[in-house]
Amino acid sequence: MPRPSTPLLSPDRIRSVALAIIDRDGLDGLSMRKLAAELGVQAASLYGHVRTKDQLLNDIASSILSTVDVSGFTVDWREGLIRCARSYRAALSSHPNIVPFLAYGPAGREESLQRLDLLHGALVDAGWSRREATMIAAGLMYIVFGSALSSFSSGFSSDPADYTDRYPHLDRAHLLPGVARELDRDSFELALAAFVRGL
Amino acid sequence: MPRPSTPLLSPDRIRSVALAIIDRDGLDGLSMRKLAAELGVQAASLYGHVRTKDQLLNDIASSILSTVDVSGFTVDWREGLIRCARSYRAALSSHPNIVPFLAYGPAGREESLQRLDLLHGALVDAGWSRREATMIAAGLMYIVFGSALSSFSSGFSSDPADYTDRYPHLDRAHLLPGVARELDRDSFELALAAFVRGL
DNA sequence: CGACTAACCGAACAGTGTTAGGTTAACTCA
DNA sequence: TGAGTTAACCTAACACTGTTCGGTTAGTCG
Repeated sequence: MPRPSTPLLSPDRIRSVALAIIDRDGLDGLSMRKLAAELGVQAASLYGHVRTKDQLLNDIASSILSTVDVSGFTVDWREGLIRCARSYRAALSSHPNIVPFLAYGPAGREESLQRLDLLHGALVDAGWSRREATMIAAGLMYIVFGSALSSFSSGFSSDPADYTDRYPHLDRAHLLPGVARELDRDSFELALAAFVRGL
Repeated sequence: MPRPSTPLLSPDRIRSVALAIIDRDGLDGLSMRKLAAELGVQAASLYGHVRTKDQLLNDIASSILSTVDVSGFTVDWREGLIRCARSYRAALSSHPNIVPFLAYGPAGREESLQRLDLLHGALVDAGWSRREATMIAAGLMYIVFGSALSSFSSGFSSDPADYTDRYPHLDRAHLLPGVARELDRDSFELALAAFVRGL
């Protein structure tokens, strides 16, 4: 089937189906052949629209990061930090399966740097030194990414029975999926609040 | 060369050479064939000593995590938290290339849980509720893993020239490898101090 | 000495990302 | 309208990956 009347593929369509596969089957569940099949096409055809799989993932990651909103610095910097972190976390947790890739790759991602730059500028305006501002922004990212990764990997499947035997202090309530998500969010909020308050 | 007089392989030797490869060539640089070659052996032979590659990585991860020291809670809980976090970070940053695997896999790792259990117990003894203790421990892990991941990925290779153009606020000093490590450590210490102080 | 196990090897399987070369539809321009 | 070019797909293959099967032999135990 050579050159169909209306093109089957476009970078946008590829990205969106790829992200759907990642959301459904996890990061390892995405292969070029599977992606092609789901697009009704052979694997090789993808390479006319996408330079490489890594690049594809990077593009997807960037498009996710670009939904982060850092425009909350009008009030004061503490509130701004908290809003920015929440927005980051929201973006990441909407597609948790891609977070390991995000964390794996270079942190020097275009979209990330743009937002860090804004954040940094706002902190400097608030009176922090450049170096302090960098470290504060880094600390914020620690909490955001640490939280995103932990929630991703909280797919516990231990047996709650011997769990209590071996770890008597730990509350086993967080093994329940529903509770886990809520606890994750509360832990994030607590860490964020403590961090900002402690500055 | 079937069944040599003295065995060439042992789980320990496999683990140690595998970790050396990871440290040298990164996580993706480890393949069973390469590992086998470096052990003077064929790939298939590994499977007499190791159930699967994933299991091998898990074992390595566990042995790294088991070097974490959480015995610093004798003084007060704040100091205990800080020491525990430092020890965790030290363990992770001694083998930064394996951190993505650690973060990827289930957080419910045996060695991790054992230490979290101790930490949790100490926090409860100090007067926190069980739920609060869980969240505090989680927050601490956010900072530890976030920091470990960021340092891993600080292998920036951007061009410092257009860097300043595009991100005017950001200090580009951290692009220098030596400074990056120091800044990473300082950011970690700042985040940790702020978090603990803010509790 | 014979049986058995433990340790390694060669070859293969199914899967991966990626490339080269071919085929044909759609577009461009005289 | 017709020729030439480009763009979009295909088939086939390459070099990998983790893993398994069946074989071969050295060491060990009865």
